[in-house]
Amino acid sequence: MEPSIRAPRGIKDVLPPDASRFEAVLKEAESVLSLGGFQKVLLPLFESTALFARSIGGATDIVEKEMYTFLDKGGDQYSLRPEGTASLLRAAIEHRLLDPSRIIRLAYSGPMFRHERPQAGRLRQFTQIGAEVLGPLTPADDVDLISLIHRMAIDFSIPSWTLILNSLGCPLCRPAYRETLVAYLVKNAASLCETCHRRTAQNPLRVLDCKVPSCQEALEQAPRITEHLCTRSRNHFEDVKMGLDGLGIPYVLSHRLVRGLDYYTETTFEFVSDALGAQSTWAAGGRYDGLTAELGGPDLPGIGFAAGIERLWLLREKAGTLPDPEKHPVRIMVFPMETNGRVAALDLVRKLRNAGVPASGHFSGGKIKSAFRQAERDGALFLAILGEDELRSGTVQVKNLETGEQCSWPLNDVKKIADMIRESGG
RNA sequence: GUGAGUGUAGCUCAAGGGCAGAGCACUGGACUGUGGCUCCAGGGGUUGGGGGUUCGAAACCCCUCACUCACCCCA
Repeated sequence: MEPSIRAPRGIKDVLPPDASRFEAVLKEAESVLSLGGFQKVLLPLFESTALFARSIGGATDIVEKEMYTFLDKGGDQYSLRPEGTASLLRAAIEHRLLDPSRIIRLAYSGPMFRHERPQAGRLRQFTQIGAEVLGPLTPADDVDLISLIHRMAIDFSIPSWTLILNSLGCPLCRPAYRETLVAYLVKNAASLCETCHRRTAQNPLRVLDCKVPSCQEALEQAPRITEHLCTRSRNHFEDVKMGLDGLGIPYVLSHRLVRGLDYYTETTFEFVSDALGAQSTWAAGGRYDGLTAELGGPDLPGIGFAAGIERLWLLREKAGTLPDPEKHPVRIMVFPMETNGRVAALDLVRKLRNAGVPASGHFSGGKIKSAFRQAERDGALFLAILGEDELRSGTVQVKNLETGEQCSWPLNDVKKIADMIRESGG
């Protein structure tokens, strides 16, 4: 009864009719990016482990414990991609797409892999769509990217969403803030949890993200980064906020939004929804000035985001805005009543397909009744019957299963049947 | 990695120590070549797996596995 081999934990099969609906959800999200002038890049599913360690950050959870890492036969170490930005930047640098004199907009989509305990909205293989803007950026480019995600929220009727906004400063002002913060954390170490102690040394900004109540309390008085930004970063942040205000895009500020990837600078943002369970983020991203240089390319500003397609699915499901399942995946099923009609049935199926009509055959014989039931269950709109009489007269009975209408057609003019089927809607 | 909850037919779920059941689905018949409705019949299960307690375990105890949710983390 139980199959001996099951799908790995956290890996989901998507079956009909949901599979084509899932692809539609992905496609609709991608088309928003097309509207934004983004061009798609196809990227590999695995990369050198070092790429992720260097871009995402060695002290992050993703790199420390969530990557699927393996050695290939040549002894090189690779990892299944846990996110897309690193790959896309690697490709842009490798193929010399980056140009200090112009902005490029690139998009990607596909499966990502992280070894985490699965729960609602969290899988080990999940699908992301992402976009990156690279070049001589202004704060307006930050706003423009955010407004594209805002469009998704509107277009897909995402229920009760919130845009959370913060600034992480730049390589000039962040180190100074970091020191101030560490000083505060060390002074208040007694009231912080163990993880926070570790992070104080390794990744102090992440301490701000701690959800332990006693830590939150201790962090009330902690220095806030937005009050320690340099003039340039402060102006940048003000410009972004003004832009969002100007477009009427609502947001809330959170000095605790630090993100789990090291490469973010300046603007960071998260689109969340409380309709999603504990995993509330459905799209997130930020500015990452300096990452292209870190990866060996020209030192250019960049900003990007990623959205989780499975989470978009859950939200659209709740909102009732999922694409409808395909009503008639097969338009017509051909049923030979006797064994000696099988070849004629095969030939009819083939000719219908040649004429562009999705067709299948029910060749196993049996009662005509079961053929009707089978056709209905497979989602066919028509059933074609080839019995003794039809074979003798070179015709076929074609019945519309929704209207009950039935006609006899000559077998040597399949094109007419195909036209009729195409015109019959459904 | 940690914690809690749940595992009974293909699906949704009953039976809380005493014959493993219902609805839906499936197959066949009533209806010789015309489906959906109705009625009748049938096939389906080592009750996730292993051990223990008991005259007797789906049920109680222990272990284990899986799933779900949450912590954590993030899309």
